[in-house]
Order: sequence, then structure tokens, then C-alpha cells
Amino acid sequence: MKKKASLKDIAQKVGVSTALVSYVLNNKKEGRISKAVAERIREVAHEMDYRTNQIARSLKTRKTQTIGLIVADISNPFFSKLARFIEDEADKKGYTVIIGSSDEYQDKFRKLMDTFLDRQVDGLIIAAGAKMEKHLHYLIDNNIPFVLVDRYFPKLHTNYVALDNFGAAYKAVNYLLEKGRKHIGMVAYDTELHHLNERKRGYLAALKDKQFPILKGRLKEVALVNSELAIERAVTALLAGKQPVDALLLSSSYIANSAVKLINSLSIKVPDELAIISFDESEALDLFYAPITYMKQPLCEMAQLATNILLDSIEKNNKVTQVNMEAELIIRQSA
Amino acid sequence: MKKKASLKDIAQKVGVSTALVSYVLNNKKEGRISKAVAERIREVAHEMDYRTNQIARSLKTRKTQTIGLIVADISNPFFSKLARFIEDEADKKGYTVIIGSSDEYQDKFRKLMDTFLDRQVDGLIIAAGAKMEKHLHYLIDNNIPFVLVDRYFPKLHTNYVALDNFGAAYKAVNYLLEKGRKHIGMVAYDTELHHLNERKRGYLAALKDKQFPILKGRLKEVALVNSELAIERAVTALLAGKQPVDALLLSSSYIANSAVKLINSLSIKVPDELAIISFDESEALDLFYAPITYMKQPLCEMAQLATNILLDSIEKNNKVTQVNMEAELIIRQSA
DNA sequence: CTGAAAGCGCTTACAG
DNA sequence: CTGAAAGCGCTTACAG
Repeated sequence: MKKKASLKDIAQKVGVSTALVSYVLNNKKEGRISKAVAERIREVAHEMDYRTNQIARSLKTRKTQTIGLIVADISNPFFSKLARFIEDEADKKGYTVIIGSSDEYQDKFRKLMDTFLDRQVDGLIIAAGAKMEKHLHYLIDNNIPFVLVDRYFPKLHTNYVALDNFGAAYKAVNYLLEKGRKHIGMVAYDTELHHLNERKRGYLAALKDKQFPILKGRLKEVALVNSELAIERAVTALLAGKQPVDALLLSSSYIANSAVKLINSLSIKVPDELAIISFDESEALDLFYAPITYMKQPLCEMAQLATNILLDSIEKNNKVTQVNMEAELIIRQSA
Repeated sequence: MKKKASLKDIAQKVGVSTALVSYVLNNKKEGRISKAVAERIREVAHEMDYRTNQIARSLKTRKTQTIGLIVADISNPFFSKLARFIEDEADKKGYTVIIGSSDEYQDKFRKLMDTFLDRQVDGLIIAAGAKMEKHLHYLIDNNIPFVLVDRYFPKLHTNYVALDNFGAAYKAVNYLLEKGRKHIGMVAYDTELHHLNERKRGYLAALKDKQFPILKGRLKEVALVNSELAIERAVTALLAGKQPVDALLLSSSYIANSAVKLINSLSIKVPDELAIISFDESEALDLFYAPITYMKQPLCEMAQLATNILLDSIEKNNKVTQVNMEAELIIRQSA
């Protein structure tokens, strides 16, 4: 095992100053260094298998070329896909990403944020949770670049890249109405998360604009976590009574999975008796006999945009960019 | 926006040396510092909202408290789940993890490895790909702590945590035979990855030990990526001919997804006409009318074990630990 | 009980 | 064209 070489080692061997070695290896002061010396420095650097110590460089330059990504849970496919696209885009620009999962908990979130800041990340990409505004205020107050993804706070003037959830739900309901459905139910979340509430708003607005009655019992809400049972109950309720629904809008692929499992066991014919549209894709929904129609989020674009907005804001602390992206209706057999 | 406070700022304000501040804040030299001064230092540190700069600390201590995780693709649920468990375990021990996806490419792998090492990670957890031994040799030669997960190289004497893939396949086939299946086919990968070949070996050995004939056409191999079509062809072939298979062992949940999609459209009755056992779980396989029986990997344990082996080896560079964990047969309706 | 000093491995403004 | 020097923000062996 050879010891790691430093600039100093190279400098000594070549017989020049570390400054010169640094300049050459970083291609600074290009024309102003004699070809011969530069050549020799590169040669020795290569011989010694020199690699620059980024920690040392970071300390001096006050840039770590690292961005922190905080999501609710990296094992959730939505976030892991997003993370992958962010990783790729960041890598392209010479940045490395460190990832943390907050599980939607404020404490974990703050702890992650602090850890990342202590490590001097250059900026953060954040899928924030409910009641996390105050931590974001800290970032704002301290002038730390960040951009929100997926979730954002309407009252907070910050960078974000999100889906136009209102529009997406509106579009979905409209499609169902066009197809002649008259009794559209929705299973959504009981939450403070603005982006999820936008989906309910879109559902209601679409019905209202087409002058369909808005029945209270048609919009069911379930908890954000561990809601499998509640989802089954909600779907059961929507399908019961004297006027069962003939279409279902499901606010997430998680809800859709649970709902479809139940419907599978109920021998209700999809889409004949019941049309289904879900938010987000999921492999599971492909395997259902009537593959589920869904509102697709442009994950790759969202990730790239978020990354680039962040990098812009790291480089020159300028304007605030807010983007609401359009969802695409992917029509398959369930609706 | 307040400027970030450093040790020096605190020292100046309190009127002591930075050394003293450092000692107090790190709880070093406990008894040997006057309570009053210590108290005052903590007070001012809190007032100034002091946070230690980990980059500076790392430069001095030569420890970054960071581990690098290299997988094939973080958006693959197998790896994202593994990553989450690793993140949790690492966090518990005060480490942060940075993640990179190699896409099974040697170049990307090496680039990631170099990037992580330049950032002075304390160690690496690696799901290596084919032909990556030479890069691992580099780590060994340079005494850099690492542990392999999921995949390993039998000829390489390194830490690893993997599944006993041979045993898992053996167990699966045995179970099928016990249930009276006589014509068991397998769809596996055509690859150099040792752990995947172990699955084939287990399949063959189980048949042999029970003196079942080993028919060449019964073991189909498909490429590691983009193999959807090949999988469909393989399954079709196994189900055709004068003696179709009555049971199928599928070497991954990806293969299982494609296979089940096809079988779904073929109106073959599972498990009556065809029993199915897959490797690894997948939400998708739950939604099939006959939920798929599978060999479950103890992901959480694997992740924790890998993390702890790495941390041990970071702290005191000692022995090599190799673990082959047992898979659990999760019996559901498909077999 | 406390401090001066060296040093981790870089970068960069300055001087020549 | 090249180098001496300062400094990034810490830690720690040493001395008193």
C-alpha cells in the first residue's frame, strides 16, 4: 500500500512550489507556465497516482460540490426515481448528492438538514412535509440555496418544482365525464400537504364547472400513512348505497394499489361497471387485468429542472423560480 | 442574514483560545476545565448559533463520517430499499451516506468510486457488477475499507453480505417437487454475476438430488437488461411442446413481472396448471389473481450487517467477514 | 486549568 | 514564468 500523494509530494519531487503544481493540475494560468515544467508536473502526478483531496479543496474554496436531497422516504419508488434523475443531472454538472429520508417527521427533517449543512452542502433539494415552513425559513434567513420538489407552500416565496395538481385532477375528472361517467368518487388524503389538497380542489372544480352535483359522501379522505384499511372502507362505501359510483379518482398509486386489490376480490368489472384513474404509475397497476389509467408526472423533467434551478441559485443568488408542471393522462384500459 | 460563527469568533468573544472552545464543545478534557469558563463558552456558542464545520474537522481528523454506497440503480426497488436500511443504520452510528448508480457499467462504477474516494469517504458499500474485480483490487491494495452486498466474487477475499442463492433456489425447487410438480422450468439470467449463477446451480442440484431428469430446454437464459421480449419467448417456449412445464422458477421479480403479464394474457390457471415461485417481492406480484410465492431476501438484516461490518473495518482494520444469508420462502397462492 | 503553535491539503492574491 | 505566504476552520500534542 502506497501512501496517498499530496501536492506537496509532487512539488518536492519536481522541485517547484505547491502553488505551481496546483495551478498546473487545475489548468489555471494556462499560457503563463512553461510547457516543460507543466509537462513534468503532470507526469509526476500521474506516476504518484495523485488525486486531489476534495475536503481540503472545499475548505479553501467554500464549495463542496455537493447537494443534499431530503425526501420522505428514499425507498418509495416515486422518490427513488426522482433521486436517480437528480443524481444523473447533478453528476453531469459535477455535483454529488447525499440523500436523507425524513419519514415526514419534523425532527428527522431538521436533523438531516443540520447534518447536511454542517457538511457544507452547496444547496438542498427538498420534498418538504407538513409544518416544515419554519425550517425553510431558517434556510431563507441564512441565504442557503434550496428548491422544493413535489410539495411546496403557497405562502412561501421560494424556488419550487411541482405538479399542477389542481389541473391534473381537473383533467382526470373531465375525461371521466366526457366518457359518460356520472357518479365520480374520489379517495384522497386527509392532510395539510398543499399539493394533495389541490387534487381534491381540482376534482371538485371539474364537477362544479360541468354542473354536476357535489355529493359530500363522494370525496373520501384517508390518513397519509398506514391507511390500507381506511382505503378499503372508503372504496366499499363508495360502491355501496343506492347510487354507487361508476368512476373512481385515486389520489396516489398507494391508494390505487389498495383499492384495486379490494376491487379485484369483489369481482366488479373494470371499466364496465367502474372506471378508475390513479395518480402516478406503479408496476403493480400494470398487472391488473384492466391496466390502470393514470396521471403521469414528468419525473425526469422535474428532477432536472429542480437540479438546474438549484445550481443556478448556487452560482448567482438571483431570482425565485416557481414551476407547476402539467401531468399527462396515460390512457389504458381502466378508463 | 448573520454570518456563520467559527470557533475563533466564540474564542474572541469569551476571551479564551480556540483550543479551549474546541475542547469544551467536544466534551474533551472534561474535568480539567473550569465549570465557569465551560459554561460561558457553551452559552456564547449557543447565542451565536454555532455549528461545527465538518469539512474543517474532517481535514484535520482524516475522517469524514461518510460512507459511499454504489449500486446498479437506486431507482430499482431492491436497491432503494437496501439503501434506506443502510441510511438508517449509518445514521444511527453517526454516518452519512452518499449514493451513486453505476448502471452495471465499469466506467461509471470507477468514476463513482473515484469521486467518492476524492471526497474521502471512510468506506464503501458496493453492489458490484461483472468484471469489476480489478477496481476492488485497487481498494484492497490501498487499504480502503469496503464491503460487498448482494453480489460478490468467490475468488476475492473480501467482506461481503449476500444471499445464499444456491440454497434459496434449491429450497424453492424442493418445495415444488414436494407439491408434486414434475416438470419444473426456470427462467434465469445469462450473466457472469456469480450470485445469479448460483440460482441456476441450486435449481439443477435440487432436481439432480431427487433424481429428476435435467432437460436442457427447461433452463432458459435471458439478458440482464431489456429482456422483456426474451422473457416472454422463454416462457412461451417452456409452456409449449409436448411436455409443457407445470412449475416455473423465476430468477428475479423483474422476470416474474414480465412472465406473469404474459401468463395473465394466456389464461393459464395458476397454480392449477402452473405453479410459480419468484425471487424477491414486488408490489406488482401482489395484484395478480394468484399472488406469487417468492423467496424473500432479508434486506433489512443484510443492510444492517453490511453497514456494521464496514464500520468495524473502518475503526480497526481487522478480519474479513463473509456472510451468506438464508432466504425465506413466502408461500402464497401461486405455488 | 489554559494557551501558543503546528498542521491537515489545498487555493489564490500578491510580489517579483 | 514562478514562489513565498496567508488562510480556510478545525484538532491536538505539548508546554506551562
